[in-house]
Amino acid sequence: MGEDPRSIREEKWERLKALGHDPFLNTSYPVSAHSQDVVGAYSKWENQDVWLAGRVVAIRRHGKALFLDLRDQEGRIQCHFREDIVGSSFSLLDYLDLGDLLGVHGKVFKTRRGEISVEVADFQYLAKSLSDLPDKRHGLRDVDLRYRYRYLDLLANPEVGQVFRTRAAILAYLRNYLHERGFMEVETPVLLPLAGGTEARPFQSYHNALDMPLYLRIAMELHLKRLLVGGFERVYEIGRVFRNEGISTRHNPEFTMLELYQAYTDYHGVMELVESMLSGLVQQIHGSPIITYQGQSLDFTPPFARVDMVQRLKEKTGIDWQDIKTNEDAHKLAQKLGVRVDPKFERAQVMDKVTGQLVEPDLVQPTFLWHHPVDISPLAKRDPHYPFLTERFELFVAGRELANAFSELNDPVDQRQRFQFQQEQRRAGNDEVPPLDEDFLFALEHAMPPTGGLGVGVDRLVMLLTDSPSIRDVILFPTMRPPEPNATADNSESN
RNA sequence: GGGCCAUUAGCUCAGAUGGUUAGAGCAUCCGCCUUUUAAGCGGAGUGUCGAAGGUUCGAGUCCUUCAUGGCCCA
Repeated sequence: MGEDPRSIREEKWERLKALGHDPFLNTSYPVSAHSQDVVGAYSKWENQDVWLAGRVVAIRRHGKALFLDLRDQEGRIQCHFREDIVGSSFSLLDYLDLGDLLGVHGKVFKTRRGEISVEVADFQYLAKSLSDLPDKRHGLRDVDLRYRYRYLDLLANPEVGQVFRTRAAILAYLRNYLHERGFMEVETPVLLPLAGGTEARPFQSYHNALDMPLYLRIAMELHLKRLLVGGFERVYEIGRVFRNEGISTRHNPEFTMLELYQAYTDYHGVMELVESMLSGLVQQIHGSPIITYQGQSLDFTPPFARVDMVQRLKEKTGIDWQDIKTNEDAHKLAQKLGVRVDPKFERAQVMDKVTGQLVEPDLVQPTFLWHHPVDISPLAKRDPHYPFLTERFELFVAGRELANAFSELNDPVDQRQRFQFQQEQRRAGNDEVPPLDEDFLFALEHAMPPTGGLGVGVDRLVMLLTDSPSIRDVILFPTMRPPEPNATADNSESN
C-alpha cells in the first residue's frame, strides 16, 4: 500500500514515544570517538568499549540480528545488533529508518569478512528523521536540489563536504599567514550611505530609524584606506561583498573578498606577498606547488610570470595603445581586431576589453598582468614614466582574474580629479560608477602613507584549489530563486 | 538579454516514428532470515509525466506560452 512515508515514520515515532523512547527527549550522548578513530586504529580498539553517534545510512536486517552503517562527521562505521546481546530493546529497532540519528555503545570487533564493526550492547535514538534520504547509491545529482537543499547534498555526496573543509582550511591559512606577516584583521561596514571602491551596481536597502537609503558594500577598499590614515600600517579584511549583477559559473551576487593594505610598500611589494602567500597556500593544501584545475596543470612556484599589458597588446596587435589618443581611434581598432565593444566605452575601457579578449585567455599559469590604463584604475597611482598607465596588476590563473592590486593613490588632489572624471561617466548614464565619496577624500587630505593594496576573490581561489567548475560549488548556499509555492497558472503578467 | 539542452515514482534514470492499463534499480510497505555489506529470498503499492493552453479519434511524445535549472554567448 502506497502509504505516505511521512505518516509511516510519524507512526514509528509515536510508537517509540509510547514505549518511553521519544528520540527528541534525549539531550546528549557521551561520544568517546569518531568512526575513523576506530576504523583507523583497530589494534588499539579491538574488544574495547566505544560510544559513537551518527546517522543511519544503511540497514541490513537479519531476523534476530541487524547490521547498520552509521555515519558521523569523520566517516562511516558498521554496527551489529544481536537480540541476545542488546536484549529487549532489540524490538525498538522495528521503528528504525534510514536517516535516523543513533547513539551506540559496544565493543569493537571484526566480522567474518573482516569489517571493523561495533557489537552494540545498548543504544539510543537521538533524533528521528521524518523524511526520506536521497538515493544512497546515486546520491543527489539534480543541481537545483543540491544547491537549494545543501544539507541533503552534504549527506548524499560526501565529496561535497570535502570541498567546504578545504575552503575552511584555505581561510585559516590566509588568516594565519597574514597574522604572521604583521597584518591585523579588521571589520568595516557592510551597510553604507554610498557604495564605492570599485564599479558595480549595489544592492539597496533602507534604514527606518535614520529614514535613509543604505547600500550594501561592493568593496572594502575605501574604509580600509581610512584605517591607514588612522595609523594602522597593515590591515586586512575577509568578508562578504555584494554586487547586483548577473549569476554565472563565476559570479554569485554575494561573494567573499580578501582585501589587504600595507603601508610603505608598493605594487612590487604586493607581488612578492601574493607569490609567497599563494605558493605557500597551494603547498599547504596540496602538498605540492602544482595543482590540476579542470585538466590544466598549474604551477604556483614563484616567481610568477609578469606580462606588461601594453607590450603584450603591441605584440598581439602591432599597436601601442599609448599612441591611441581618441575614443574614436580606439573603437576603430577594436573593430579591426574583431572585438565587440560597447559604443559608449572610453578608449581605456576599449583597451581593457581588447585585453580581455586577446590576452587574458592565454594567461594559464599564474601571471601578473600589469600596467593598466589610468582611466580604468581610478584608485591606483600613475606610473611616473608613463602617465597614461598605473602601478597596477591583476593576477590571472587559468585565464581568469584571481586578484587585483596596485600602489594606492594617496594624492588627494589627483584622487579628486579621478573621481570627477568618473562622475562624468556617471552623469552619462553608467550606473555602475559610484557617486563621489567626499568623506573618503577628506580622509586622504590628512595624509595616507604610500601603500600597496590587494584584493583577492576568495571563492575563485577555492574553486582553483578544489578543482570546482562553478562558484556555486564552493558557496554553501548560493543565491537561488525560491521554489515556487505551488504556483499554477500565472497568466497575469503579459509584458 | 540571446541560443541550445533538461524537467517522468521519494532518489537515479528508461520511455524511435503520437496508440490500449507509463517502466527499471534503489528507497518504501508485508513476511522469512543471528557475521551481512549494492545482504539474500517471497509478495505489494508507487505517478497531476514541471505548469497552462492548443493540434488530434487519441499527447509523456507534436505546437505555443510560462516556470525553474544547466551549458554557451553578450
